[in-house]
Amino acid sequence: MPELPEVETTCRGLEPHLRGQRIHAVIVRDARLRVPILAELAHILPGLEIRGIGRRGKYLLMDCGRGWLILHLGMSGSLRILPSDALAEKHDHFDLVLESGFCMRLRDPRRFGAVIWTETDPLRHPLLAHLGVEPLTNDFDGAWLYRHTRGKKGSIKQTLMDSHLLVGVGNIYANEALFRAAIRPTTPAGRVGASRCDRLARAVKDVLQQVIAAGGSSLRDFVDSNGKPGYFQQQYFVYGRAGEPCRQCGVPIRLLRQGQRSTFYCPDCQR
DNA sequence: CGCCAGGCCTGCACGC
DNA sequence: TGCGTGCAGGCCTGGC
Repeated sequence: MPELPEVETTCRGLEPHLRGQRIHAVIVRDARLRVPILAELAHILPGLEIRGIGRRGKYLLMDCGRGWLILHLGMSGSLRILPSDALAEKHDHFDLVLESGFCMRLRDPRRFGAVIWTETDPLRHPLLAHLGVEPLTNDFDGAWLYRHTRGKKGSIKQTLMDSHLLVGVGNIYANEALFRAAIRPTTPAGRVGASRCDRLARAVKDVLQQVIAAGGSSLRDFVDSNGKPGYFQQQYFVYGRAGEPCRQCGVPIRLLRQGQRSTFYCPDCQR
């Protein structure tokens, strides 16, 4: 997916179209997502007013008054605002038709996403209840990272990507943050010292904030809520650059696998 | 054809 | 025995 910046960008883009809008209808074209879409949504949602939209980790939360819609974009999901009569294309699985004449449309080719309805506190939903700290808040800093990694033998990269510890950092930004902090991704988390934790926490915040400020991303097929492509010209330091020269020192970037995900790093800059 | 891709849940094996 | 931890597998489609 979309990592945190893409979800945040989507959230900000959707907000003005959704807040205060009443739901007119629901169209489910294919309910088979990671969590099957509840057919009853077509009866539950119409008539409800969307009071607001927020984000927790990579989950979007839509306050509908008598309940909440929780959306997740999986690996390949996107949400767009379109005229409600716009022709649906392949992989357009779900529409929230609004009284404004527009609709919010979910497209998700790989169907790893989710549309979930809950009538209780969404933060207590089993999928969200155990999520870790938000990296862009003051709760997360070097001291926090240091405290929460003591004794951990797993690699610092996989630890960064553990959403039960820290939300929102996926494969791309884990690689990029570790480069910026000059830390080797394979280092056991518990052996990253206090000052390196400071650098790393700072790098995580900087990377995420920069991408949000750039208005999206980086992912080739990411589109924001208006259907505009993300900022994919953005340059990565290491992600996807195996064999290419490090932008800092010129040494070829290396590729290895950690937990079945690709890790890219500079053997010279990251120790 | 095989392999790779942004996520993340589940179940299993292991060590304390 | 129980818990936390770490890993592999699985869910899907599309692009190279």
